[in-house]
Amino acid sequence: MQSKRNFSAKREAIYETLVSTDIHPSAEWVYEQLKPKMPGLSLGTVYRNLAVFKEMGLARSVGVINGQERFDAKMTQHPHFICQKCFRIIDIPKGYNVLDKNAYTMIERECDVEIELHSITFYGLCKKCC
Amino acid sequence: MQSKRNFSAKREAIYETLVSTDIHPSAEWVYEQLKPKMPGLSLGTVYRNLAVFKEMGLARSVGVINGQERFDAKMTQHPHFICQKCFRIIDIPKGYNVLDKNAYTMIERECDVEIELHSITFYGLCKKCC
DNA sequence: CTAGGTGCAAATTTTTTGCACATGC
DNA sequence: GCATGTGCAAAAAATTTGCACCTAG
Repeated sequence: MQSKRNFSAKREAIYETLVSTDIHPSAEWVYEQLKPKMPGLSLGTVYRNLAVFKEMGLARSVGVINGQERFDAKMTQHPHFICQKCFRIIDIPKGYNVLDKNAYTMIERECDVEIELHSITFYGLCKKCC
Repeated sequence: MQSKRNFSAKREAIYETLVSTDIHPSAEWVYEQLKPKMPGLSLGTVYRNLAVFKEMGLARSVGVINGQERFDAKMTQHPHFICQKCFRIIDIPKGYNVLDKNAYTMIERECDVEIELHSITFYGLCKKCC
């Protein structure tokens, strides 16, 4: 069976699960969400598809938290906030993803690199943990 | 035997190795550096001590690259640049670790969090990989 | 003697992979 | 039939841990 993106049913389900949550899940979380609805799903498939999404530019890694890689399929450049107590990852509006407008050029000159993008992460306590 | 910080000889050696490099090494790299000079050193000890340093605020994690956690003992807040090809991690002068001066307050209000610090990472190609 | 640090190897945890089979075209 | 996707389990890779010992004070 085919679905919207020419994805297999499982790939589509994995993508849908990923894109429609804001918790920045791990592979295992995605697997646990889908397993009940899709009993014939294996964790390996989730890992393989997450790798495919990264490759295709449909998802990116937000970092590794407690040893597990966490993913985000909201591809707008935006900062994240990570609670140092509960390790929740919260999206920060993309308007805050802003640096001094000359920063790229100056750093490129000073450090002899070519910058393509940057990411900003905030750390602290979320409202539940304050 | 005691050394400067009341560290054991091995802890001291691990710390010195970490603090005097700018490559943001993995546990294994530290181990490989020291093993020849200190044949009776085990990788577990390196891991344990890196955890101790983080706990003590003498080191922090710079992220996980290719599955390995990378450390930094230069505790000044500064951005990093990660080359997307060779995965080198380069320090960016701390002067660039700057956001709009109201950003913390505004985000705290808007997102209902309490921010303690932030980190900025740039991605692109280093001069060797351009 | 005690507390902390360590070697060693086993255990744990996360992620990747080989292979056979399935599915859509 | 072919290319791609998948289950399953084994493998790989990174990190942690239990336990016995050792060393400094």
